[in-house]
Amino acid sequence: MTSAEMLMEKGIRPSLTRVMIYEYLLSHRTHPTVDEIYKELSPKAPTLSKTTVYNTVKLLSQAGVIKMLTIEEQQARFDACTDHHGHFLCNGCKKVYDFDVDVPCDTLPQGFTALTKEIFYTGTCKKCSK
Amino acid sequence: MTSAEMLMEKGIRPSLTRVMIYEYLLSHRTHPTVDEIYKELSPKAPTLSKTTVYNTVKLLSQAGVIKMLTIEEQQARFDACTDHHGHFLCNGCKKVYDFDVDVPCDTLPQGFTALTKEIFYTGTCKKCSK
DNA sequence: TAATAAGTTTGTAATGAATACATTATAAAA
DNA sequence: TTTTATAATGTATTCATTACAAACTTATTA
Repeated sequence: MTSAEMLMEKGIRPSLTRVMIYEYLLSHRTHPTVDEIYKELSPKAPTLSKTTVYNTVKLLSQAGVIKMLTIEEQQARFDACTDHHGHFLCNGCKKVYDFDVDVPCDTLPQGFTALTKEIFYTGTCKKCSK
Repeated sequence: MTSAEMLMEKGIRPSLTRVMIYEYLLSHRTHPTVDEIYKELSPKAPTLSKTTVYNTVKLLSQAGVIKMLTIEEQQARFDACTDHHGHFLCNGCKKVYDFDVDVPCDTLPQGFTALTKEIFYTGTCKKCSK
């Protein structure tokens, strides 16, 4: 399935801009910020506005096509992989790594229903601990 | 042990301001923001500055006396309970609840060492789902 | 005690992520 | 075409956070 079709499935009209941003996130699993997305795509799309990037990632997040990450930072990051996995922020190089986690058994109190689940670690990655 | 002694144990000089902020967090498990802490304590301490609140929560967080939470929001929240437990943000009432979790087995790749671990859920709480 | 140093607190100004909003552009429908 | 809806853009604003310097307090030394 093309990325345009994936957007349509979620009721999002696959405009050029939206597909471009979505495909960037699909092909760059670096958990980029809005600013990084904007800077990377600007050369290809000189008229792109940062506001458009904000609008688009908000739209895609709300549709569940991408995932928003908030890890001990002021800047949100985005991830096209919506599977359940953990994120590890290295305090040294500031990179965000993915890692698998045993999803903890749901021990939410009666009557609580979870929509999103996030597992965030911070620490030191392999490279930086040398 | 008094809260002042707890601060001293961590090498923090227990000034009036610091003890006041720490005790506020100990007695109010509502995960308040800097702004909320400031507004609550201002009447008692009219000369208190918001900068001081920022400085103090940073100091206490770095010493591990309190914990900083970042859940899908731009504003950081603070918690005097540093035990391992999960946080649940209700999309309805915007309150943050604590809940117990089975700490997931550490499946971090070789060479990675975790300093902090966070488990954040969002969804609907009991009251709001009625 | 006074003088000095070290640590705390404060307020203002600056930074920068995110949003509001109005305008322009593009696409779909009549 | 004309009209209508949807997308994209840019500017201005909001607001959490930080930088920084000045004022204040506490501890130390002479």
